[in-house]
Amino acid sequence: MQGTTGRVTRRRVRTRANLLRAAFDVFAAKGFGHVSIEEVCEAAGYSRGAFYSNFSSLDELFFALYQERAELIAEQVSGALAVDGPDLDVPAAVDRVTEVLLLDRDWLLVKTDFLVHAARDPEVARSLLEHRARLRQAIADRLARARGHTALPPVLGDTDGAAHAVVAAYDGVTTQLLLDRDVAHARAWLKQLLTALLTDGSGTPDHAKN
Amino acid sequence: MQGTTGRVTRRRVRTRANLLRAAFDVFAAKGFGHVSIEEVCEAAGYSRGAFYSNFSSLDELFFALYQERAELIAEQVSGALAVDGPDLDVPAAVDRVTEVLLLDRDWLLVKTDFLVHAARDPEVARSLLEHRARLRQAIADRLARARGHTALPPVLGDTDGAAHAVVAAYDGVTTQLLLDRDVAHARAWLKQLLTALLTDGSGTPDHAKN
DNA sequence: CGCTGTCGATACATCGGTGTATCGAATACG
DNA sequence: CGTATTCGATACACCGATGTATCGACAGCG
Repeated sequence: MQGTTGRVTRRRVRTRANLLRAAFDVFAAKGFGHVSIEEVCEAAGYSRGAFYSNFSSLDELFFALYQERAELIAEQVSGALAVDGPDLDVPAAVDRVTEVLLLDRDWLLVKTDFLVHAARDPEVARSLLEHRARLRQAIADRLARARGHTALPPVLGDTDGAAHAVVAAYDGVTTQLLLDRDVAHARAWLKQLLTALLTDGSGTPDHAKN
Repeated sequence: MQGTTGRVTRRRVRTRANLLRAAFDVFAAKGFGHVSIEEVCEAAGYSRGAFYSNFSSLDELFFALYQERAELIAEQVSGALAVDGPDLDVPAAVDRVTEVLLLDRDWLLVKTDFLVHAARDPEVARSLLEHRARLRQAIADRLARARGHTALPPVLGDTDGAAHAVVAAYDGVTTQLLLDRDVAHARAWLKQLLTALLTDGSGTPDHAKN
């Protein structure tokens, strides 16, 4: 570790980034808890010295990794929500968000690993809850902006309740996708589910499988 | 391992059961992947010799453990669904099932661990998918029996689609519960969500939190 | 009650991962 | 361009866990 504000290095950030990138692949493949520090280093092409110079434990790296990617996803979702003008085209927005959220199976794997991790560590859980709350808030805001134009079914309560439901649906579909690996089907199913939740009663149901 | 059908022991089944019970606690506390065989043995009060006499790996034990508990839950759910007569009182059934499903946080932890495990092993995934399909089928059957009495919203498709939605909602709420540890809130929220999905438009929304 | 075969405890060899200490090499700064 | 400092590779000592082999104890059966 450098002192208060020692030399501002350049290769250090490179190696750190390389370690994180490699760690993502390894975690996705084997799962956190079945990964050793050595494996990560080997995948990144570094020695353990490099690792300990940048992180102090696997947990720390895992946390940093999640933070980075989660921030990225959050931005993409916000982007997908901001496309429309003041009016909201619910089906279109659902389409865009769905594409972003169910893009990468590896990310879902890592994300779920992190969930399991957080479920046993209140500190980590708090951080994850905050991140989820931010995402949900973005959705709720977007829904609120569209209130009056598109009527929400009242069963869910206010826009905040609706946002909660959206997240729950996403989590639920994620679970199924992790098992059957059918991204296309998961997307279709999520769209349908979200449409069912957010509109009052028109949707084009498809046949469920498995 | 005994031969083809050697002596039918009695203490063997006891120790096996003890190992499984202890393993459940240890897995719930630390998470699969952070648990050693020794820890399980110590918690059960046995030596590693006993373990290797009954299982050949941690994976095998974990799988057996999940099977056992999952079967138990499935029976409970079936029971909760079978209470009513030929007619189905949706809100009442939702209440009963919700109580069963969100009973024990430890089980949710182990279950999610198992999901993560299955997501990386197609063989295990198949088994888990079958179990989920059985559960879903029980729900679909029950819904079908009640068709005509209680009208389902058409957005989800047939009863099978509705059953899919129920499972997704369950999974989604589980995720949130793992993080905020608020069982009461999770139950209320799941009931609300299921009611929203299964009835056409009457529900008593509550304020969402966090 | 005795005997035979199974169960499970103990002991052992081994391996892989961890964390630290040390040192050469790369790099920012004057 | 030199040099002070940081970065990261190598080497080392240290568990902790694994799997196996062996043996005593216990349970079922005659």
